[in-house]
Formats: sequence, structure tokens, C-alpha cells
Amino acid sequence: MLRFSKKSDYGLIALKHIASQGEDNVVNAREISEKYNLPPDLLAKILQSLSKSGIIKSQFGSGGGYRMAKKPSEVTLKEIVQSIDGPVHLVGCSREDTDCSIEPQCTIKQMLLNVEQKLEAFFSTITLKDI
Amino acid sequence: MLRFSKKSDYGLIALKHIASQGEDNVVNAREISEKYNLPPDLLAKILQSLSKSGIIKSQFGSGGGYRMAKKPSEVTLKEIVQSIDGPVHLVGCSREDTDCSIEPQCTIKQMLLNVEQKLEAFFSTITLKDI
DNA sequence: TTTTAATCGGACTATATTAGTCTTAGAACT
DNA sequence: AGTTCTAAGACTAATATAGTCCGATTAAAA
Ligand code: SF4
Ligand code: SF4
Repeated sequence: MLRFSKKSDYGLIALKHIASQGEDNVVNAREISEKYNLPPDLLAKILQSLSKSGIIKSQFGSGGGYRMAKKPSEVTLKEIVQSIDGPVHLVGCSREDTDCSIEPQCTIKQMLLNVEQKLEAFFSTITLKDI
Repeated sequence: MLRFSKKSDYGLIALKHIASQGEDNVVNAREISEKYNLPPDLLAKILQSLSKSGIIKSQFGSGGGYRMAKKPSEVTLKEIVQSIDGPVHLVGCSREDTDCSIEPQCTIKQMLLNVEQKLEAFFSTITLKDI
């Protein structure tokens, strides 16, 4: 059906919130989950992903939380979705791990890889600032 | 992970084949499934979808099969994917049937609908001829 | 007219992915 | 030391995709 996962959806909401709090203000996961009514544990996971990929910085301990690690104008939609859900791959054959059994006879692979590339380029033009 | 379904994938392969056979030559499902090593019953379902949405025409009975109902240059990628997998909806809230519980607090809906629209426009620029 | 080769449609099962929960550990602040 | 937060991984539940099966229908061919 070609849709973003809920995780990406939630991640975008959270990121927008964190970005809106300014550079040095930390926000904790519970706060966000309450404000937008998101599953707390799931949101925690999502923020961890975003932290690991360097989009946000985490601060441990009491009074800790998250803040932006980059400027909103430098965080792309592609980057966000990718760090939460993994790489955008329209077809199986563009992933290393999966080998498509019909690849030898496939007549559309090249074309789909091309579409995929354009799609990624499009998502790269959208930044958190636009959101 | 944002990918096309295998059904769409198979559908594209089949369509390309049908289109390559010219306007009046019918091709049956078994033939295609054998040539590209696709699950026969699944492919049959896919071709039925494409037929119902008017991309291909079916011919019943012995010696029957499918042929194009439109010119390849008039069949868009959006149309194909849509008839096989249903509408492209990046987020739940753009579907009538699903009501998102956090919609009242949602700060990103408008923006995502916009992205979705641009995505559909992009898929509409690609036709079977390009494939 | 009978047989045969095809599509149609729906119900069904199996598999894979996504969504969500829980639990334990570790870090920093008070 | 106690509290409040993130980190990480294992686990379960829900949903979507993938694939199968079967009876009905159609029309060409024998
Ligand atoms: S069928 Fe072709 S396009 Fe699809 S996954 Fe296999 S090789 Fe890639
Ligand atoms: S969270 Fe917002 S964008 Fe996502 S489905 Fe709900 S309303 Fe739409």
C-alpha cells in the first residue's frame, strides 16, 4: 500500500516537537508521549534510533532527555525515515540481504532502481524545517 | 521500509510482457508465470485486478488470455500500483476508513499529505512505455 | 455437442512485517 | 542512596502480504 510506518509517523511528530524547543532545551520521552498520546515504550525506541543515527543527542540521568544534534534545515526526511525504518528500497533486489529468485528473467529491475533513486532524491529535498 | 509489494513487482513484469506482444495478441497467465517463474495463482489474481481496472482486457475461454486495453504510453505507474495494491497513502489519516486517534494533536498531517500528493504526481509521470 | 483451456471470484492458509510491551542495566542529578 | 532518565534486547500481539485452492463461468476447438 506504500505507506510510512507508524514509527516514522511518530518519529516525525516527536522530532518536530524537539526542534520546536530550541537548541539547548532537553525534552524527555515521557513528556512527548503524553503530549501527543503516543505509546511511551515505542516512542522511546524511536528516539533511541534517532539518537543512534546522530539526528538528536541524548542526555542521560535525571532531568535528561533529548535535544537536536543538527539544525532542522539539515535533517532530511530521507534521513529520518531511514534511521527509523531502515533504507528505502522499492524492490527486494536493491537490498544486499535478499536475493530475488526471478532476477535472471527480470526485465524491470533497472527501471525500478532508477525510480527508487529519484524517490530518495525527492525525500532528500524535504527537511525538518519544512515540516 | 517503504517498498512496492511483490504483487506490484510481478504485475509490472507481466504488463511489460503483455505490452511487448503487440495490440491484438493475447497472452495467457500460465505462459507468463512460466516464462518469469512467478506463482501462477497469484499472477492470475494480479492480472484480474489489472483487468478490472481497465488496464488490460481479458478474453475468456480456450485460447483466451490478456491484451492491453490502453496504449503503454497512457498507463502510469501510479495507476498500476493503485489497481494492484490499492491507493498510495503515506499516512493512515489520508484514508477514509482509518481514523487516527492522535489526529487532534497531530502537527504533521498537512505536511505529509502534501508530500503524498507530490509522490503521486511523480508516479504519474512514469508510464509503461518508460518501463 | 462435448471437451478443453482459459478467466473470475471468493475463501482460505502461511509467512513476514509492523506495532507494542516488558525487563534489566547504566548514567547523571539531588 | 534514591530517583529519574536513556539504552538495549527479548518478547508478544496485531496486521498486512504472499500464496493456495476450488467451484463457477465463458468461449474456442475438437
Ligand atoms: S523481480 Fe526484478 S525488480 Fe523485482 S525484486 Fe526481483 S529482480 Fe528486483
Ligand atoms: S499521526 Fe498525524 S499524520 Fe499520522 S496518521 Fe495520525 S493524523 Fe495522520
